[in-house]
Amino acid sequence: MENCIISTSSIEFVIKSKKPMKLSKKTDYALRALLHLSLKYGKGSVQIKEISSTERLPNKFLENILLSLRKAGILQSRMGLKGGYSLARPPEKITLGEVVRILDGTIAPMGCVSRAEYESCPEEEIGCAIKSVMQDVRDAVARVLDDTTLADLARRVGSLQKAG
Amino acid sequence: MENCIISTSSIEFVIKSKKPMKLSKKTDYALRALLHLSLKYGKGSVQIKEISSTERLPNKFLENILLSLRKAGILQSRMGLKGGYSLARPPEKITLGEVVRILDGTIAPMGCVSRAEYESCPEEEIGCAIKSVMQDVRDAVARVLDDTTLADLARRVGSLQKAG
DNA sequence: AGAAAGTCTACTTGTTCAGTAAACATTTAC
DNA sequence: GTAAATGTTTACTGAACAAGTAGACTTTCT
Repeated sequence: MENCIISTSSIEFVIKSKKPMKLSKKTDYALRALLHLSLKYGKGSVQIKEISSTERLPNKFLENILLSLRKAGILQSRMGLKGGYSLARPPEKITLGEVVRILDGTIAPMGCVSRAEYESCPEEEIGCAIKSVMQDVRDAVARVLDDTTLADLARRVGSLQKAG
Repeated sequence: MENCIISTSSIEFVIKSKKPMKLSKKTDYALRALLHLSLKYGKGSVQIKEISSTERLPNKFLENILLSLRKAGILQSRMGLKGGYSLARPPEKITLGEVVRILDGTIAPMGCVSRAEYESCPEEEIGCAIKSVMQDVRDAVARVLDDTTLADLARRVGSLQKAG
């Protein structure tokens, strides 16, 4: 149960350290839902039920996921009758890296390699050598995920539909 | 509990599908032990106890790990008095990618993206778009890990020692 | 007021990770 | 040949986590 403190500009957060990189069902579902919302961006809010039924995602689980995304500022919601969710920003401004980090905690393959997490690095050479390779891995993954936006993803869906 | 069938040349294996990419303690310890053995390559076999005590790794756990590596053909062992483990190949011929795949099962961030595992890809566009991005991630990771050998790692240890 | 939507807290169930224990098999030194 | 040292195998455990469910609560539109 390690925690860590990260500081961004002048604010400090304490976040719970989670498992290293792995694309969970959670993130998978999140991306599907976000893609759904991307295709309807600018056309008002969409209800959870609509998303879960057309994308075939477990409704209650999706509720949790969308809630996390809203708290993180990626979605906005309206309660009550005719409520629902919508993207808080245009799809070009939301990267997959951001989504993964919100739901899976970090992108790094080892705790001590993460940009976001603090972890004391033991001062021995073997560990540091391994760590430096894992840093290379982390950077490679981050480069892909941080360069891909929801809009890019939506474009890929479009071209697949044409091809099919 | 998904299983999968892979075929290599003419033999078929059924292997248990494991979790997607993540550098486990197992792999971490494995790399430390292999690095230890790399530094002694060509000088006979090394006992588990020596490795676990000098690298501070849990002895029994390390036994499991070395056993897996031996079965996979990375290590060779000699039983009995004065027995022990040694690399089955020179350090330049062992990549980190190989080690990770042996111990963590696969490198891919999603099952259906893995080269080694078969997983039915649902024929819907959203899933395929996500999949194609994850393929990019997998390739980026594989490029780093498959290009780094134990010898490279040993070299990094050496330069760190000089610097320190 | 009441129905329809999101919000919150808590729980369950199964799996994996990390590590341990103990019995068993093999080889070598003597 | 036997004992000691070593590797091999199976089984087990506790903690953490993932995935998903349940139910009460709050807000908003009509």
